[in-house]
Amino acid sequence: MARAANGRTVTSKDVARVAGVSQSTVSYVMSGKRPISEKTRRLVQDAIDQLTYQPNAGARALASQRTQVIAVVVPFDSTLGAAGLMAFIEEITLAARQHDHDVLLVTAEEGGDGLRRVAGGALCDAIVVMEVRTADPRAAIARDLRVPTLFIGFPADADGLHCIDFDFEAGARLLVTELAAGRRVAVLGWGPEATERDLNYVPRFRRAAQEAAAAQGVALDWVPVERDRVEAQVQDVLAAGHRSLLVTTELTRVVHAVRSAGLQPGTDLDLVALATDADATGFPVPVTAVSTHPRDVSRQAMAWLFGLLEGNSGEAQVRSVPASITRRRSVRDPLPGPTPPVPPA
Amino acid sequence: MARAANGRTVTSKDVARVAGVSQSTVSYVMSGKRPISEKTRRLVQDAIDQLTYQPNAGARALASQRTQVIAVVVPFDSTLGAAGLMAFIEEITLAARQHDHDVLLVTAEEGGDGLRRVAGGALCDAIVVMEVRTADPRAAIARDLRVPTLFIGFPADADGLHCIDFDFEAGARLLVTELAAGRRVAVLGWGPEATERDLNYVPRFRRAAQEAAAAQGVALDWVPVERDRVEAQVQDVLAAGHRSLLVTTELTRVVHAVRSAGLQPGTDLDLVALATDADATGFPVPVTAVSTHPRDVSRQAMAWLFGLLEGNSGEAQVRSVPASITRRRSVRDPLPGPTPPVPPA
DNA sequence: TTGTATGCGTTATCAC
DNA sequence: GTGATAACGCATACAA
Repeated sequence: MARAANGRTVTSKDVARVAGVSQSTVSYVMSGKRPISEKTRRLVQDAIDQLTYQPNAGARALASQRTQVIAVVVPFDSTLGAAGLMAFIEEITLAARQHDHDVLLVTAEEGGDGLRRVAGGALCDAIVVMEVRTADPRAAIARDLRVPTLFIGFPADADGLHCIDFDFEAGARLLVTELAAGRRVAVLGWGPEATERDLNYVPRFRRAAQEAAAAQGVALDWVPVERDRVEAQVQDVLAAGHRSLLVTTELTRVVHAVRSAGLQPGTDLDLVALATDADATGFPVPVTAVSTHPRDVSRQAMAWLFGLLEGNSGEAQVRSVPASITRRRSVRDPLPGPTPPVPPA
Repeated sequence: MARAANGRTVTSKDVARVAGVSQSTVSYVMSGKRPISEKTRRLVQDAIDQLTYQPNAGARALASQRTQVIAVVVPFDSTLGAAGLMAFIEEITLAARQHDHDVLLVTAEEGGDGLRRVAGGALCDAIVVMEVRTADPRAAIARDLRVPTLFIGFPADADGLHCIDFDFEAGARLLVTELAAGRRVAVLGWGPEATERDLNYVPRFRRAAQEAAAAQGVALDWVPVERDRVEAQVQDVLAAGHRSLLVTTELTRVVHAVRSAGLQPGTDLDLVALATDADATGFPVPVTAVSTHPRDVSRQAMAWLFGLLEGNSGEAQVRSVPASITRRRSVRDPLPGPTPPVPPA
């Protein structure tokens, strides 16, 4: 519709009048859903340009049952941190625009009702849910929504749902392997907040890390990091003689604490992390890390989602995004050879 | 509309049928735009509940010319950083929901076309533009959009626009005053990226800082921080004998660098910053800082915006959100007295 | 206090 | 290849 210079709204009817064709022809020119002679196509297109016509989204949605909108459920208080969240959101938005869709924000705070609201009100054509919990009430709700819903993360009962996530298990194996040259490993892992939140990737990572350590015959201590006690916790770990640290959260504070203790990663001890590249490289000594690749996860999620919207409905399923490790300078004796492939379970 | 158990869409007509009233009555019950007898109100409400009816957003928008959507233009690559951005977005989303609106994300990358797209297509009732530039082409475009547009930041030509921002001038004065006990001040200020981006608050802050320093008879050196050279730049500044540092960006790296040089803020030198509370308190020695209060700015922006939408159209104008300083432990001899009020220009 | 009827701006089915 | 025309689901002016 847009607005004409005179302030009135421009509709496809106006375009039709100017172009000297019927309104339906205008619609078909825009959608390309039926053959149009080159002559009328030009006529219509010129009228559109001249009037700067833009179709009315509401009317279009009403008539076509398509909103061209993807709703994204955002956990603003995510333990992921703002940077990770933004990476997800940006990538999702980009992908959406590439498919001529827009993104509607829904706060995770709204819970399952939020899903019902945007789906039931026909505000969107699909939903992306971030930071899924193990026992996530939204799983059941999503099952009988009128729109396809994609979960980033794996709920315990993923049956009939579309779920995708980073391969935390493989990430854990890579990190443990990188450290475990016969030394015992201390994991500065997600703490109470993450556990209380029932984040599904925490146990996934933890179990895989423990299994990998066991398989290599080294001990693994899991220290649940508390945001406000990092300094003390790191001191304890170091005092206990640990010199192989695996950090999954609060990397900045941990590195600070290590340096406060007069130790240097890569020189006095080994430190690896699960962190974004930006976080891992933000220190004087860049940290060897497995990135959770939020952008890759988002991209794949959106590719999948648009596949679903185009009818390649595909069975509900669960997908993983591969892990890889980037060696930097925070480990004293990196294992020989190039960055290893993902180790099998 | 939602969906009935049978999978069909539920409309207000269905509700009307079940309640034994006319469709318009259903509409009026929902909107409250005309008196309804308690009896039929109950009838209708029961039918709504029973059918879990939800109005169709597209139809509603089409009929009412109201989308109940606020578009937010997000600069994903903001120098503000992810945390700041998220704070803005969250607060905007919360405010929107409180007014029964939703938030549509638009990437700043789309530029002025993005504004035209969402306004012209009737995808939203209003637009919020973040991170406005001094010479911002979106200013001119916003002037003849069919929806009210609120700028967070001040373009050079704010005429006829609604603009709001943190009071960077007052912030600068507070920070300089806090440091300027006769010592010269080094400002580790926004660097090339911010300058190239033509961010309007950079010159605002800088000019005010310089004037405040001049007024107090102290010298002020402005060092444009380059993300990858922070360490060296800080060393230079310290080598030059500076012991009063004012940081506007990259606080984490600067503090790292200072500590690497063997100095401790609050003990060996004074350090104040323009930073969010979260950033300022993330160090062993919490930093005396002026917060840009992204949440306050957002809240006020949204309050203003909804005022506009409700017809309190108000003249176009420019508004500032007051600055205040929080004293922590990074300054050796804090000025006596409580946190001072905003100094006049 | 309630019902009837029209319009919002598209899409898509018929008919030509 | 093109033009009428009937939905789409709701809001609201007009009647009663």
